[in-house]
Amino acid sequence: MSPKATPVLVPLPLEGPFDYLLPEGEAPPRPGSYVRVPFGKREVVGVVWDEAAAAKVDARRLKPLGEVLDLPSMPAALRLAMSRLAAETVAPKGAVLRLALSVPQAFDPAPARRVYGLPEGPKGEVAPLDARRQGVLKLLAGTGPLPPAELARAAGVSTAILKGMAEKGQIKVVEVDEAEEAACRPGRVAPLDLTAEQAGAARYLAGEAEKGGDSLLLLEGLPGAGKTEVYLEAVDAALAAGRNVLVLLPEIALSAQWLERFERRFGTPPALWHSGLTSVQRRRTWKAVATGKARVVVGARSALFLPMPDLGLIVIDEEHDPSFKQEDGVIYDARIAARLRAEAEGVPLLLVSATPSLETLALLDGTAAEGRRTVAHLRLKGRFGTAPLPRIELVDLKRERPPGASFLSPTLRDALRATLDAGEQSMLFLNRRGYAPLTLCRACGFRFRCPNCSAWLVSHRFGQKLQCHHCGYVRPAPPHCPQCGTVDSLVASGPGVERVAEEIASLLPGARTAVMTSDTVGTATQANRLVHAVLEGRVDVLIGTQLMAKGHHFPKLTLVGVVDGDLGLAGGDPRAAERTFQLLYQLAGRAGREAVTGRVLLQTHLPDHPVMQALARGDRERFLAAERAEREDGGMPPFGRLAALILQGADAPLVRRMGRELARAAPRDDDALVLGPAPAPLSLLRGRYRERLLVKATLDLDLPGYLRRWLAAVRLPGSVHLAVDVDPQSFL
DNA sequence: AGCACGCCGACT
DNA sequence: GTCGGCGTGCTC
Repeated sequence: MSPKATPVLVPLPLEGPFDYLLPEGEAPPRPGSYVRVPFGKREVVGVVWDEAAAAKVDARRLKPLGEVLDLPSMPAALRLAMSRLAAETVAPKGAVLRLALSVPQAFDPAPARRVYGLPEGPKGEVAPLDARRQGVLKLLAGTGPLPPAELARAAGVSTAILKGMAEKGQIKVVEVDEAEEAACRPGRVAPLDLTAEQAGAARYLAGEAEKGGDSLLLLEGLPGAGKTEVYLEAVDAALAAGRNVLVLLPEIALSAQWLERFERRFGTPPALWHSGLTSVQRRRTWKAVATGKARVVVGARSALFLPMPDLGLIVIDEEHDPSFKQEDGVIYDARIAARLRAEAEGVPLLLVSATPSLETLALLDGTAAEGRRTVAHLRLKGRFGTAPLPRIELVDLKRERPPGASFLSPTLRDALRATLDAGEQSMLFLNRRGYAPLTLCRACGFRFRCPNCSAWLVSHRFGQKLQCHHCGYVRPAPPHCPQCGTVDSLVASGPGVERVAEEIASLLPGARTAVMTSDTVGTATQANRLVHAVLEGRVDVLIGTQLMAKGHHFPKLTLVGVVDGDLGLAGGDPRAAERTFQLLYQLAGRAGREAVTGRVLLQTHLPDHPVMQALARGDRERFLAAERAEREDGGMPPFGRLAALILQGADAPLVRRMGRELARAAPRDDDALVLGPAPAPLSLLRGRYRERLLVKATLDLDLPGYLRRWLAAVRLPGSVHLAVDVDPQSFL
């Protein structure tokens, strides 16, 4: 490399940085600088990287470095964390960088925005104003600066008048600083009223946040134990130490309720980062973060790649939530990415959950040796009010059959009726959207399947529509069987939330019901509307999917019914039991707040299953011990590591052949067992055939290194796509 | 990821 | 005879 070459990592799936020529006499930009560079036929924004490009290119062929953007450079710790994440996920570094640069608008000049505000300083000598102009000033005094069109409309004057006033200095033109609009500077507004137990935990966490250092902290406590209030004190301590804070929540848990709590504590809302932001909001927030104007960012997993300077603390709330695993593109786990970032920054990582994952518990108890960091496990035992965690009663569906085509057992029906009569609220949980998961012909046995996926079509809108939940294929339900032509022979098989809602309508005709699934609450606004309806008592029975289990607290809810507690236990997923336990445990926590003790009825065909027994006893410790023993026996995570290689392509025989070839190319290693290839559980998805290989490794093996060695030796045709999933969470 | 180059089918 | 399909390869 010539001394004038500058390495630049570009946000494309490429392994390392590319060299660019520094213009004569110019100082080399610092690593982390955002730069425009020519790349092939186009121009991209990349980041000046720390290490040199691997492949030496003839200096005469180097293209010139473009504009160095006027932005604070990307923090070194973020660059380091991204490099390590790329290594860990077997992804090209440039693909990881793309996660951090998915804000293209941030690099274009922002459109100038002007607003009108009141002039500063004494204003006595201004010529007397007429009523309309005085109205403008009065309005501005109340609202603060406004854009011209808005001000004109509100004050009932033309923009020409405003322009005239501005020229005379009666009002002032202010250039809007984009980043300032998304700034977040929390103050200590309302110290919270904490119990002694909470205050103790808060003091400890605040101490860690103040001290800094890459400690690993787990805050465990039942729903309602006040975990959020406790960790907000750690956030406050980091802020007081002059550092910034990142809080990660599952997207859906970014609820109005959480934000209200934050605002009550700090007097201002946090900066938000999630997929629902408009492009303008994204750009503003990114700039506010990059320039250090957003001191606290709360967001979904992608917030981990924000260039927040002076990070002092990372919090992951609902740590156990499966949505922290990104399943497409760069397949990464936000918990691992957060650990890498916290380590690179040298700051504490605080994990928060009512049901911490076995992986996290293993990190803390040393099963998975993680080196020298400080670890601490804090447990909050008490609930905020006086209500204990509700009793979970199992309803054995083999002995207590729901009548007719119903899905609710007599016990659950009675409980629902009694709850309604008492003027209290019930919640029915069923992790199945739509009306019925399968539609079949009674005459010939025909079943509707998706043409693009190996999956049944789910009937929706009370049987009117048939829909694939994997690819979005939709068709109307025909009046007769498409195979044998029999009319009125199609029957819905199995329950979905819509069907349960129908059953409630006939069981409790007077009850006000609402269905909460991604179909009915697609946006945060819709979700908030429904949550408020429930909070205000305008809903008697809430029926929904796991959306309901997250982030919402319904104090007047006294009955939770789990329609099918066995869902999710089926299939070969090693984490199925743990996930079922977590979900049902969290749901149980939704019932009975304030002084009312709640009741949870869990319908199951497997009342003797260890998960069900543990739930009925409320004995999480025992469940964990049994689950841990089972995983250890099988060498499963966290006692071993897994990786999935998934081949996809439109040409089924080719995909199968490549699967076999890939398996043959696997390096031999005593610490790695390669299983497969076998058709993936969803062997056809969106029109692509899928074959899967699974690597089961011991903790001694450098699994990413093994995978890299393996893949370096194989070449796949472009029509077959390979996805590498290290530590897979989903086994579809 | 784009965007080109490069060889085989249905069209003005 | 061309226009255009997407398979393979490259980007400092």
